[in-house]
Amino acid sequence: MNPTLDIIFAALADPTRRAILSMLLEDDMAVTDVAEPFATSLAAISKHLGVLATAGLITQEKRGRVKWCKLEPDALRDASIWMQTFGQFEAIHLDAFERFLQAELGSSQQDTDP
Amino acid sequence: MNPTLDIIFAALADPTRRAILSMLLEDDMAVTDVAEPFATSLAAISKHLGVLATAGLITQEKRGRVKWCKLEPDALRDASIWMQTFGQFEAIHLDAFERFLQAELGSSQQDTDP
DNA sequence: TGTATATTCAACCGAATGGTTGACCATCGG
DNA sequence: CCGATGGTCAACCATTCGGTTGAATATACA
Repeated sequence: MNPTLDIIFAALADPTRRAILSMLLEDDMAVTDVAEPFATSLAAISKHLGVLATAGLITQEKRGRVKWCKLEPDALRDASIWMQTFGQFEAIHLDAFERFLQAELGSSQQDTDP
Repeated sequence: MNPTLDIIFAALADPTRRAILSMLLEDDMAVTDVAEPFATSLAAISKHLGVLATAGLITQEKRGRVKWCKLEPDALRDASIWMQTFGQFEAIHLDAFERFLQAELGSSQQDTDP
């Protein structure tokens, strides 16, 4: 399924979660290792990872008793394209932009603004 | 680390606020006109506009009794740059989007009043 | 002047968020 | 088998969020 822009942006709004994404940029990591540099509890980091996974920004795969976390940058594509509308161009008609999203991102349902 | 990223992403996480930004892409608008297409109260929209202004995504200028809202796309630059570190998909999609725009602007003008 | 319009403020409400703690599975290495 | 390790779950707490309503303020206009 395709997470909505709501969920992606909300996931990115937390500095701990952005820090986690930065860490995962280096390499895949186990949950405990992700939590290690933070002052918060392991359970809190586990929740953060759940939020990131729900947003599609990471995937988690359990091997043995270790759950590996992997960055999934493709989930940022929707949000990034949405932002580019406002950063680079003057006046984009919304319906035209939505048609672009449909064409560019395929038939997956988007969080299209009314 | 960067407090404005928190605020910008949190501001973008709400669909009503993103819809407002889309509306402001067309033209500057008064608060009442921004609120008109929404089912929510004027006070709620006023709050949303406050959030967007705090995030730097819009500016508000009062002329007479009307407060005009203006899109400030520069505020998205930090967030956009941050997101660019997570993938190389930007250039591809921007390129596709620019080609799309050329096609769009070449055609007759659209009126996209929602 | 008086009244309508534009916008915010203040108080409140319910739901969500980020955090904690302790109990609870699951799995690894003796 | 055991105990240690990896990770989640459940309950709770404080704060924030998006929304409402009604009052308040400021400006325009007849």
